[in-house]
Amino acid sequence: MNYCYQYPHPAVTTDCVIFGFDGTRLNVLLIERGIEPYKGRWAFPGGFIRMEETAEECARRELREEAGLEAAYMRQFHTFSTLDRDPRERVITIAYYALVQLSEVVGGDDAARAQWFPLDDVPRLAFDHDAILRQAIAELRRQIHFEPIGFELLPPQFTMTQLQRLYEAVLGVKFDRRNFYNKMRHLGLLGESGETVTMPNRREAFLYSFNRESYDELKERGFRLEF
Amino acid sequence: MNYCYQYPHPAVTTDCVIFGFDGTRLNVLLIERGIEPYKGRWAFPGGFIRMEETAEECARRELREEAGLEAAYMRQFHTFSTLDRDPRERVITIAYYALVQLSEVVGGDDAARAQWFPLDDVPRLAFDHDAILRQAIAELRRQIHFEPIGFELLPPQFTMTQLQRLYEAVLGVKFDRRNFYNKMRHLGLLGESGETVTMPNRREAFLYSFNRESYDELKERGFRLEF
DNA sequence: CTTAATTGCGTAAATTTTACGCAATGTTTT
DNA sequence: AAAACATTGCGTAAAATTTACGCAATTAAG
Repeated sequence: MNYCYQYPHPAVTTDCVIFGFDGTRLNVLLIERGIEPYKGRWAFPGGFIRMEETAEECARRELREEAGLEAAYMRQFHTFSTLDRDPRERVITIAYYALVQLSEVVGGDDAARAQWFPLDDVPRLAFDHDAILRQAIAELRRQIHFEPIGFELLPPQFTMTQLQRLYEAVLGVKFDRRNFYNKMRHLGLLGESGETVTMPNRREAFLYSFNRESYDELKERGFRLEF
Repeated sequence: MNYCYQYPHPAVTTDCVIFGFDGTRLNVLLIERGIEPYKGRWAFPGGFIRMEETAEECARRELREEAGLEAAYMRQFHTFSTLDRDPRERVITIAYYALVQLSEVVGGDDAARAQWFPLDDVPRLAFDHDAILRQAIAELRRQIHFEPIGFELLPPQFTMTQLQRLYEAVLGVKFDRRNFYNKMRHLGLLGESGETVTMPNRREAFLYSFNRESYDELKERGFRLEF
């Protein structure tokens, strides 16, 4: 017990809700806890913050250590401070969500079990992680109106249908294919590679990519993504 | 130094950006610091979290103690964790913004100086509070698209022009008076009191009030406020 | 008494959203 | 092999919404 203070200090952790898209549904990556408390239950990767790192650095480190992932997009969305969150001591957690391509390899250094779960099939989680998940989804849905975060969940090249399925999965709605198509092309965020891909046993489909330059221009002029 | 831990713990504080509306401009409430560090500089009310209170409870307590205010609307928007935020020790702050009516009496228990500053006339602040302020404004602007938080900044009864000035101040844009009027009435969030008020040396104007029931109904059906 | 502000409506034009139509291509079924 | 079905790439007309103003009434100021 070498670290002493004049006043009580809570412990501070970060937790990271990792979203991935499997082509139809939104998934979250969970880690099976190997130690008490909540041993055997599923939880988000996360852990105690170190004195020489910021919260975001901590979240990225835990993501790497526990899930073996490097996330391109990461966003802090809420800090949870309920008194009895953790039975061991007062723990305040700064929560992030990350968007990754589901195809990426998953697996932690310490061989902890990591697994993707579709959003509508998530088991009961450890701590207050159920509440954290609900809020993460709400924030993701909110954020998608201001930034084209959907693109972070897709591979560099994707078809229009994939993109539509993604937005439908995140927002929980259905779009008319042709209207979605028109709207997306008008927005000017898409680059056409000119290439096509043969869909699984179906016909040819154009491949698009997210055009970050156009996006930055749009952002300068001020805009809002509507879906 | 009676509080000892096996691992180092950062200190945790809350800070509260308090917005008020003076009829033309958006203002923030600042407290002049009476002690080092940054003695004499202006800062947001805030302080260390206690072990028996949540972050929001802490923020409300500090608001009461340092500014003498009870805020109806309060929202956590970001947690700041840069390493050198505070010269004394590692301090992580959970930041909130509050919306209050500027008319409310201002003054802390400990006779600390509290003062309203228009957003475009804010002095250099203590700690990293400049950055916190910028982010608070950004969040307020974002949030106003999803919730009618503007009403929290006005008295229970207000004229259409007051409401328009408020939205213009928050979003930094100009609206056509007649279009704003039409849009607001169509939204159905307003209750008409039937009363009128004589504007300062001008003519009569209707008084409206925010109708929370209509708002809750709207929210159920899913909606978005557009301005 | 004229000018300038400010308030309460209303309305036509411009723009955006929504609802479908249709041909082409390839898979699956009969 | 033919028919039925699914999927993709366009378009386009109707519906709804947003935007740009018009206009009269009232009051203060010059």
